[in-house]
Amino acid sequence: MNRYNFKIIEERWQKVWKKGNFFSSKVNKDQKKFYCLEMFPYPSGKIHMGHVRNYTIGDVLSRYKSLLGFNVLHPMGWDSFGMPAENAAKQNKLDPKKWTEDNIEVMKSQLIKLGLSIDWNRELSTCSESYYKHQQKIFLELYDKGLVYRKDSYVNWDPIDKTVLANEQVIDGKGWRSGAIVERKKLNQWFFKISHFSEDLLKNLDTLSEWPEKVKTMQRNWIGKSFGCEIDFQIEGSKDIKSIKCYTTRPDTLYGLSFLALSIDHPLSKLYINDKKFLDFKKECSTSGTTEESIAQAPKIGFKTDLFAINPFDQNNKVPVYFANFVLMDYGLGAVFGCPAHDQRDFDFAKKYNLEIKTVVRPKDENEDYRVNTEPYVGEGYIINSEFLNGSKVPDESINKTIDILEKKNLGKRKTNYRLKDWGISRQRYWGCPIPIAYDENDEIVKIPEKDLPVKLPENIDINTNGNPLDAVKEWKNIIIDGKKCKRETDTLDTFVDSSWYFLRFCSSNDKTNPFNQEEIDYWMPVDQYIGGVEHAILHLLYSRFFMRAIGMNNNEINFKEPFRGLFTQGMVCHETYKDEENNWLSPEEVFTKDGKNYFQKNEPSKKVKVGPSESMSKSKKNTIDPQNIIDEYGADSVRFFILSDSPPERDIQWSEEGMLSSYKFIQKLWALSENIFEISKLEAKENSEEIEIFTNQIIDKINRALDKFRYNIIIAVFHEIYTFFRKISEKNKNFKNLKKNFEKILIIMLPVIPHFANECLSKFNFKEDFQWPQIDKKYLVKDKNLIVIQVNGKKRNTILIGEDIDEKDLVDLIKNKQLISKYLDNGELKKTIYIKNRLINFIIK
RNA sequence: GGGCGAAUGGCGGAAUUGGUAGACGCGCACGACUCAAAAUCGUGUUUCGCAAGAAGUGAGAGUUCGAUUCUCUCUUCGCCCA
Repeated sequence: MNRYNFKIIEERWQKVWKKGNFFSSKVNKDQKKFYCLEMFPYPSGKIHMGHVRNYTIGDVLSRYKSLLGFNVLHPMGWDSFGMPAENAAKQNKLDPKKWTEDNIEVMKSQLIKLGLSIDWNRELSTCSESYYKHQQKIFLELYDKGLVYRKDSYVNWDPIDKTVLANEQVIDGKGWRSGAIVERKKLNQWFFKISHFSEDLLKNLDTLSEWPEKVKTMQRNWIGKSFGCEIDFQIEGSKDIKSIKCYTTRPDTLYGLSFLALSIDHPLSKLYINDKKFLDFKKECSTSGTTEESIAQAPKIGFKTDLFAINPFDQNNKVPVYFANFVLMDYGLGAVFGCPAHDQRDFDFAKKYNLEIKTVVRPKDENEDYRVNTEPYVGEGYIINSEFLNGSKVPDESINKTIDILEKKNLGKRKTNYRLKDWGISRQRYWGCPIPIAYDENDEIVKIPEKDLPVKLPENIDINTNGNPLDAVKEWKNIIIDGKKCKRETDTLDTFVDSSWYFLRFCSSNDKTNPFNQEEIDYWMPVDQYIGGVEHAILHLLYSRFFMRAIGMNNNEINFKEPFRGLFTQGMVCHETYKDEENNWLSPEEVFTKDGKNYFQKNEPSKKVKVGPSESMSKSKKNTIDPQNIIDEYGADSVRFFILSDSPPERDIQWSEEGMLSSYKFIQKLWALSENIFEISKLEAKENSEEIEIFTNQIIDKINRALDKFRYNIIIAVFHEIYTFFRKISEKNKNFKNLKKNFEKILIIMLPVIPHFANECLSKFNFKEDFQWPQIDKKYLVKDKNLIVIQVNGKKRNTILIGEDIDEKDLVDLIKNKQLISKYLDNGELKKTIYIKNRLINFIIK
């Protein structure tokens, strides 16, 4: 018998699929559609195990849905703008375009080798002109709708990458790629008005029933809706300023007021523009980043003005006004009141500047003379020391009561606030989509006229410049629009823009004139199942949801706003980490073990290796496994099989060499079994085997349920059961009339997971171009015998196999007659029996 | 500090949603084949115990005839936010 030669067979089927255009998809209104999309990759060089896992999960689903009769759209593309290309190009003096395109070619061939059922006719690359020209049109459309604007704004400045970072690209005050400590810098930036949709983005999360709760919670927190109010504080000490408005979520602590804190960008700062001490203070503030996190972590500092604010509830209570580094201009109104007793930041600030700390909330089990001492009290309780507010229950009652009073006295008004800020999209980078805007000699915004679109990214330029390389390309930058001298915008778009609408483009990626074709998106959208890493749970998904709303605004033709009906977030691929004696990371290829416990270095076998915990694969820890090597060694089907086994897809998976090898061996065994059954099935058959019929139907039922719930690891376990069963059946070398038919069904249900293998086997049995998912004959799902568990006081003591339905009385008699639990019945008094029909009986004995 | 989630053999993990805990795989042990090894196949493998039996799903309580599953408290870990 031949061994299963995956090299020949996998290549053969990949050719068949390509030649026959097997996975191309067309609109067919008579057929139900299924749009399966995995997050497209960044073309960094070659695929990694995370891709293998992500795309295998999607491929199993696509192939399954296709066998079920759905018209499946399963496209793939490249998220190909971005900094790595620019950095690599700088390092190696290459053209980013060439670097990117070469990577795409490599990675595409790797994905094809994985045997993915992708419609490559729809392939797109965001860095190609044919993609970004549509993006520029969309940008101008959104500009016309008032959803794009320009403003001076602080940005997180990465001094190493010389670029602006989004808040979420700043981690622990450092740039997410470079690790440099982020500075603050003021630049004129373009923004998308995502805040326009805050409420809708929040409210609609409730309709996404096929999204993980976890992701929805994260988005809710990110949008951060809060209820509070604006309060007017009268100001003393200035001729120009009469009052300052503050936003607060805790107006009920107003009697604990001890200072007012303003953002350094508060309009009032103009009064101090000539004050050197204030300017020094401002400079000091700019050394920390702009994220809420970095501001929260920075030591709290303030600049005391000569102004005083009057407590609206108590005219005699006058408190100092500070500028403080922990107040953000773009949250609320850029001004807050400080109540040190009940807020950590205010507390820290008050301690530092020796300000009064007045307790106005007591915990439930403390009495009226409770005093905040070494730390603020922020929990629930009752209001004290606050005149007419005393006794109100904190927080709900006290807050609502305070706002009612403030509104009645015209001192403030109820206001809802969102944490979600507008999306800064300008990047001082070359390798991105050019913003289709220019500025005339008065620095007025000029849209690039439609006839001059697209604005092409200039090629073959020097990118080794300081700052943005585009700024240095004078012949590109200087243009004439309608006879007027203009300068182009040299910033490019955040790459999150590219990925915010690619799922629409896939529906008609070859349409040359429009970003998307109405008929096609009406049919295909929304994406039925989106699959990717949980790291995109907030930004990418929120931005995509924003884009659907932005494109759909004032457009009656777009009749949906949620791009992704179902979302699945898969776990990461992990591997043990290794270090040598000097604590240098070692890759799995550099170490070996004989007993599975002690590891040594391959090049110096005397040197011991320290084994660390399993962590997600990363180049920095050198614990990566190159999928290419694994595919070459074991074949795509084995890799697909292994990556689905062991762990449920949403959890992290441990890569193990032994597991990989055993998957490979299993496929070899399965091949031998299939060959054997093929031979047996040629023998004369006289009888049907009911056993085969029952097993096959029950196993398909099991697979169906596992597939529908993404329990792909269960499917692999079931495959092992299938092997064991059919091997036992075929051991006798006896054919049954229904053997071949049932084994064919088994091979069909294996098609999604191990497509090359299953197709090869099926082609021997009975090849057709389109198989259909096998139907279940329900009569085989009903068990003709029931194993009834016999419990005594809730503990299993015996079991009994009963042929037909049995009622309680007969069952009890039978158990007594057979003396199955006589030991227990004889030694106690039977109080009660509980019978769950055909499943379980419980005797309560005292 | 807040939110969400998780905890089951030596390991990864099952358990039809309150009804036989440990499916399936890895590892390990023993056996068959072999001059031998690898490969392959077979048997076993939660713990304690020779056994009968007992205990057992992070810890502790509770609800229930019955809890891995529901409720509460705690511990540890992970992710997200601050």
